[in-house]
Amino acid sequence: MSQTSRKGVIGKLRRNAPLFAALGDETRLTLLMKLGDGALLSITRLTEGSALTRQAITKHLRILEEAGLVKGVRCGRESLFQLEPNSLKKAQEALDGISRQWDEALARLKSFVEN
Amino acid sequence: MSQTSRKGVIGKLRRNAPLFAALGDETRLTLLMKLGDGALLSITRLTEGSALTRQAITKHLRILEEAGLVKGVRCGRESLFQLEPNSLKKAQEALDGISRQWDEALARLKSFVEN
DNA sequence: CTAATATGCAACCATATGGTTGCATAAAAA
DNA sequence: TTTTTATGCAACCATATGGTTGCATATTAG
Repeated sequence: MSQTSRKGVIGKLRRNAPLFAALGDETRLTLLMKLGDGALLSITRLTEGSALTRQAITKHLRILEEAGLVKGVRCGRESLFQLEPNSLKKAQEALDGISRQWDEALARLKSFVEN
Repeated sequence: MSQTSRKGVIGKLRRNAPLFAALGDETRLTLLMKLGDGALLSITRLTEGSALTRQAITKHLRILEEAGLVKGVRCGRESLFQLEPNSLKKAQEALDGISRQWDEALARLKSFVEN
């Protein structure tokens, strides 16, 4: 077995499917962009400039929240959203895992050809 | 402006939406798993062990191919698929970009609070 | 108190997505 | 040359997804 335990790595990747799914939409990536500088923004603020309805944006925010990418807190009459700093790291680690496994496989293949 | 150019980073992230979408499905992640050791596998081989139909698997393979995660070549009567090594790196870079931007923002916020 | 603002909730709609079955065809095996 | 085997293609189906509108409700502002 390679350095990086295969089943562990892949299991991790599999469990992150919903997270990747949440990232797989331009509107949601745009929302992450708006929150990217650490801002704490209300739904109406996040809707501004978008061609979509407030409710559409709200739905996307819920999805991002489910995926753990964002956190919303009710504050008076408005609910404010901000980035959840550790969520992306998880996705990164998952990708990093399979990427490394991949590289190892290619390295083994190369050394096999050379010998 | 921070070290990492914001618009560049985010634009990059946005353009990778289809890639993330392709990763956002357990079946497809399982296929990547099966190909993870660098193997070159036919559609029927990739279908083995799955509860799904060959055609369903084929569709997923097309999606992975569209996203650039996998490459298929026709070989005789069978078409063989293998991982496309550089595609994941792109996704990683995109995630890495926004993650860094994020960390920088938090760092600025922290230093602002401390002063 | 009354008006304006910011949301939440629910119904509804069109299209995308994930999956199936059936049939046609190309290549390898007998 | 028959017969498998491995695919491709197309139609079809159910459900998920992304989006809308309308209305109710809770806060904040005048």
